[in-house]
Amino acid sequence: MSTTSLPSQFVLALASLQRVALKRVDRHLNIHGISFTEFIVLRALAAEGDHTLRRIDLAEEVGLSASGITRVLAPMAKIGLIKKELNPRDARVSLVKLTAAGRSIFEDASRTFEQGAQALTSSLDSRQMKAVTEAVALVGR
Amino acid sequence: MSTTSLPSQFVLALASLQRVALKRVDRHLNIHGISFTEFIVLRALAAEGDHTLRRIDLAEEVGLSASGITRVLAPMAKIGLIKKELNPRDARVSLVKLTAAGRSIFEDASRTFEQGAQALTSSLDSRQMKAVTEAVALVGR
DNA sequence: GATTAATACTTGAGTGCTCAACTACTAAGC
DNA sequence: GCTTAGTAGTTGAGCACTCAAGTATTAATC
Repeated sequence: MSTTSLPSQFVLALASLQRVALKRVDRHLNIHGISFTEFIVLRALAAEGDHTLRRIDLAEEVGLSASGITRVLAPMAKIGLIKKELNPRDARVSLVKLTAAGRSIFEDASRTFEQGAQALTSSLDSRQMKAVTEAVALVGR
Repeated sequence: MSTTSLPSQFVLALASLQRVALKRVDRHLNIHGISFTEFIVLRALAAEGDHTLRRIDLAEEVGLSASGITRVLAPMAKIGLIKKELNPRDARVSLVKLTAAGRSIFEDASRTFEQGAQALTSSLDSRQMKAVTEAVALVGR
């Protein structure tokens, strides 16, 4: 009834999307044994030239807290998707490196993700997708 | 490095936005003692003519599971934002009704939400906001 | 009107995060 | 070179959900 403002509609729309659409993508990735968060972690590592990142930079990149990244990484290390490396210059930091196995899983998952994304956006044209992608870049400060 | 497709970029952008932006809105609402989810619940109830919904319809509306709505509603009932009512025609269903107190805090929270949404979208023009809102509506099936 | 199926919840166990408080280390000021 | 302050990471407690399995109740079939 109240004429909801454009910014409010914008935020509300985003929230509903999270609650409905992203769950579908997550479920698709599950067939590779990884969650959406884990996929994004693998993706961030794969994007680095040496497949390596400091834990805290990785956390920042994927939008998790320091403790969140610790908990996500633990099982991933256990099944060998990533491994921990030490920084000889600074004993505080530990580096996370994508393993060959991790890279391989990431590539398989990427194909699945691509299909999921395509299915999800099948009713959109490229103009709309571009507009959204650009808008999001502006909002993310 | 790989030329990520538009649909993939779209989904990734949305996901990162969710992880970063919605947390800010949530924190703003916390000053009223409610979470973003609770705000959406109040909003769904306020939008009904009689301020009443079946629990399962409410769940559907806000994108939660049946059990999720049970757990969200319990503390809200305890502090008197909503109350449980029985349906005399069907003893399986229980209705959720917004109380006067709930409505009042919803109205306060709405103003805060509006400000938060405005701050979040300050770097966007209305064309961009519309594009996102429309795109999301299409994606949400 | 008894049996089966479907609907509306609730509950236990588990997942995926958060924050606050900790440990361990490094840098800066003196 | 000590002290103080900052940074990197882990851990315990807790929150917000999920799914699977339960309980009630109603509807549908015969």
